[in-house]
Amino acid sequence: MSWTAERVELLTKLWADGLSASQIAGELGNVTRNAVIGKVHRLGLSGRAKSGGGATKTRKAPAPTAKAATFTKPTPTEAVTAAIPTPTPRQIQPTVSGANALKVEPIETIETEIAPLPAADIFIPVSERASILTLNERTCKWPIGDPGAEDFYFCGRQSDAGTPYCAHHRSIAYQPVSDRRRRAS
DNA sequence: CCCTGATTCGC
DNA sequence: GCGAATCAGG
Repeated sequence: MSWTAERVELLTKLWADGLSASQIAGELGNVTRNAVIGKVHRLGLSGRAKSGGGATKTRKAPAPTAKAATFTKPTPTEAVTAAIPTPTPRQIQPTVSGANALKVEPIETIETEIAPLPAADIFIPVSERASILTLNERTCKWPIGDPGAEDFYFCGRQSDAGTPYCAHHRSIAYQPVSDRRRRAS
């Protein structure tokens, strides 16, 4: 598979949309995330401003090889990207360890909470909703919207291996029934 | 373990 | 130019 104009275009769009390299790779098909990242770099549009799911933070040490600091020239694309206010809708990361992390729902309100929650969930870009079905089985499968409706989709954020939901939806799904008393004996 | 992007370098 | 291997981090 080669990088046709359409594929490059889609790559650029999804990358600007905030999708991860592996998600884009899954959407394109027949490519690995490494291929996507490599192409992204070659196109000169690396380095996004987001800090979500677990990625860009600090650059690693330069070349450990004999090749010393051959710093790259600033591409015109970078300048343009930096100038853009970046109106990306990619604010979906509630930052689980952040503000709304430890909001334990009152146990008494479980029955009334269950119904409205899935509908009133966070926004996820359309491009990501489609790709989620392509991804592997370590993504959050919390349903959002009305099953059967055309705009129905799944959460899609990362879930720890084994668990079907991300941290946010896991806390909702598994409400402890601590109210109940053990009747072991 | 899973994931993320960044970089290098043989092809 | 391409992307697997590797790195560095969450």
